[in-house]
Amino acid sequence: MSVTIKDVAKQANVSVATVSRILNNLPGYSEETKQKVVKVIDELGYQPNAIARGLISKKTNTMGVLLPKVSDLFASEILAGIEDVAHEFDHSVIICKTDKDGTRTMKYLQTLREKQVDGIIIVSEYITKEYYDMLTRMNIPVVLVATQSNYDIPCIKVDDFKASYEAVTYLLDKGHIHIGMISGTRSDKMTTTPRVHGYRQALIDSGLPFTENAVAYGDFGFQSGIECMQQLLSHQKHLTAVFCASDEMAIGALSYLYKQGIKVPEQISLLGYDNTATAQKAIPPLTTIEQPLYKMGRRAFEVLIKGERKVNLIYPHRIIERDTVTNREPIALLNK
Amino acid sequence: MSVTIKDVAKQANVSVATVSRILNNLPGYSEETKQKVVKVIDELGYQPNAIARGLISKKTNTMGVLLPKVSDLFASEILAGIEDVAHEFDHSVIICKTDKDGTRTMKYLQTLREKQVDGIIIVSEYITKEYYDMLTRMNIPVVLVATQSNYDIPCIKVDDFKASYEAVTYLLDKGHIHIGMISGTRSDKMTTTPRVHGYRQALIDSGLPFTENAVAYGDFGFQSGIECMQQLLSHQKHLTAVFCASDEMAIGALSYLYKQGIKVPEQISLLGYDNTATAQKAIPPLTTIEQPLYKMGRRAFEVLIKGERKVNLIYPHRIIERDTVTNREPIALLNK
DNA sequence: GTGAAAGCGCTAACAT
DNA sequence: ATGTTAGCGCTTTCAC
Repeated sequence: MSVTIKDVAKQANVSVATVSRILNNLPGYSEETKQKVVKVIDELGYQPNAIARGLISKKTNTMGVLLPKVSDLFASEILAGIEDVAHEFDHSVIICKTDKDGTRTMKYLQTLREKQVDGIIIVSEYITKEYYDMLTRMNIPVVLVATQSNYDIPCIKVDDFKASYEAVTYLLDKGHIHIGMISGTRSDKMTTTPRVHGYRQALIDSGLPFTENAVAYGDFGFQSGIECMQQLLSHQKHLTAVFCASDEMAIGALSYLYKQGIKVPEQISLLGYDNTATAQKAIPPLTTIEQPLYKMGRRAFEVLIKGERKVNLIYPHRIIERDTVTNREPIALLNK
Repeated sequence: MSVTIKDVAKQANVSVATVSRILNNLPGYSEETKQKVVKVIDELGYQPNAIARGLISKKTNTMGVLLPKVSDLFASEILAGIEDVAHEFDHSVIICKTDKDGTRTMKYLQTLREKQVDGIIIVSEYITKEYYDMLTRMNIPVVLVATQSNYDIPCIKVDDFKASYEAVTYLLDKGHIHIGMISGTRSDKMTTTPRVHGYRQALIDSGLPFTENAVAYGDFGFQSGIECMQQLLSHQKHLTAVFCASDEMAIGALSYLYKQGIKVPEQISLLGYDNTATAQKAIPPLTTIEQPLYKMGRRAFEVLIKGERKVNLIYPHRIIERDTVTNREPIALLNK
């Protein structure tokens, strides 16, 4: 049997109320009794039971985090941010890996509710009506990171349209005119759509045509990067640059190109998205659009703990220039 | 105010005991009342309070996981395994990122105790006397993954000495005789020492000399891989192969070599350790020693939930052949 | 300055 | 088959 507040009280010859006061730094005891009690606590190795506390206070000091994968630099970078602030605020974080499985998500939401978490952070996941209904019924603060929703839920993200527009413009400025795109999941209206639109708009604003065939739809993962690159190459012979909607896909594309003996960036320039740790470790190091993932994770936790209910935070992206994008010589234009 | 078991009882005209029985699938009620109660539960959207339950049952259905980093393929692969079984067993997992900060670790242990977790999994962390004392005082089941301890704590790992011995033997079999090693943290007796010993023994058993200068000590990370490779090259001009104690360091070495214009594997063969996701994505794909990280994570959780207190599980490693190791032509031997 | 006692939401005897 | 009641370990009035 574990030692409880009662044991401490008995041993110190005071009431549990007094011990509780001392534990919580409330007024109402002499310095003398405090010394006595603290001594007993130490001797007995007493530690308060957070469960009992939580039952009364209706606060558990724990937040739940829903994410698609944990073994993925994208989500885990956000998670790192969340965890750090949580620690600063003396909170714990429960992780729920949804594996893009809707059933699992609902189950997790329920568990989180039962465990009375103080808030929920949802990372890069689409909010269905089912989720939203559940969320409102639960009446627990929620915040979205790296995604957003048509429903009224606070979110923290980058301006995908703008980032994508600038990414393509960057390629355009380098002289590229045949630019392909490896995009995310086709059905993902929250993330994929704005990025494809940004790509298209940048092309159009430069007087260049938008071709359906120049965009391949993957799933943000490495393998799909390989497949999309292959697909793109089979349709689009003139491609000199490809904008990828995730670093993982860019790395996949890089691998495919390497295997085909196509030089990056000499023959094809590659531009990633996210700036996860993998980007700088690639060979050659990947030029990419940075999303401040760690900071976004931190901020998400803060939204929850500060009780902000109506925020829609746009975080700044920026281009990290490394070695996978090069100038397209003017000569190429003429050759065409 | 949230709806409680009392509300359900009142609404359904039964006692809380009956509701509780139905909730927990205990015998003692008619099918009729069950229907009635279930209906009310549904109408009211009632969900049991796990905190209250935990207070009585002394079980929280949550496990704590201590790991050095979350944004690291090594730990997160183990975490993925843990999380999956946890979900299967209807448990939650609280993550505690220690950041190689001893203070933080002690704090986390305390929090986990207060939150009454049912068990603790410690991933690749050295157990100090301070931790061990805390752990015994807490009286919570613990299991170690990818590390071990002189203290009596269950653990799950690979045989580092043997894996390392075989890794080097593999290189030897390929004809290499000047083999360097990029090792982990020098002070890490649990992981680094056996690997270095395995390396040395393999050399000695082949009648080759062991040179202190042929092993560089990093910290398992990418950057240290770069530095160690550079260091090795400055001392050891004849090196034709390097065994790295982690994939991350191998990737770092690969990057450095690439930047120096040294071809892998034509000029230098590289062998990694872990087989994290990064290995197959490298250019060229990295040959490495696999540790079944995901499975080890799964098993760790099972040890806890099955209450196994005295296990010392050695998981099988194996060589994953990819493209960074090549034969050293016999001619090289002659040249020497 | 300190203690007694009522509950937080639930489970588990013990009654009936 | 169902209800009553005593806690689980703690916080928090309300007395004194």
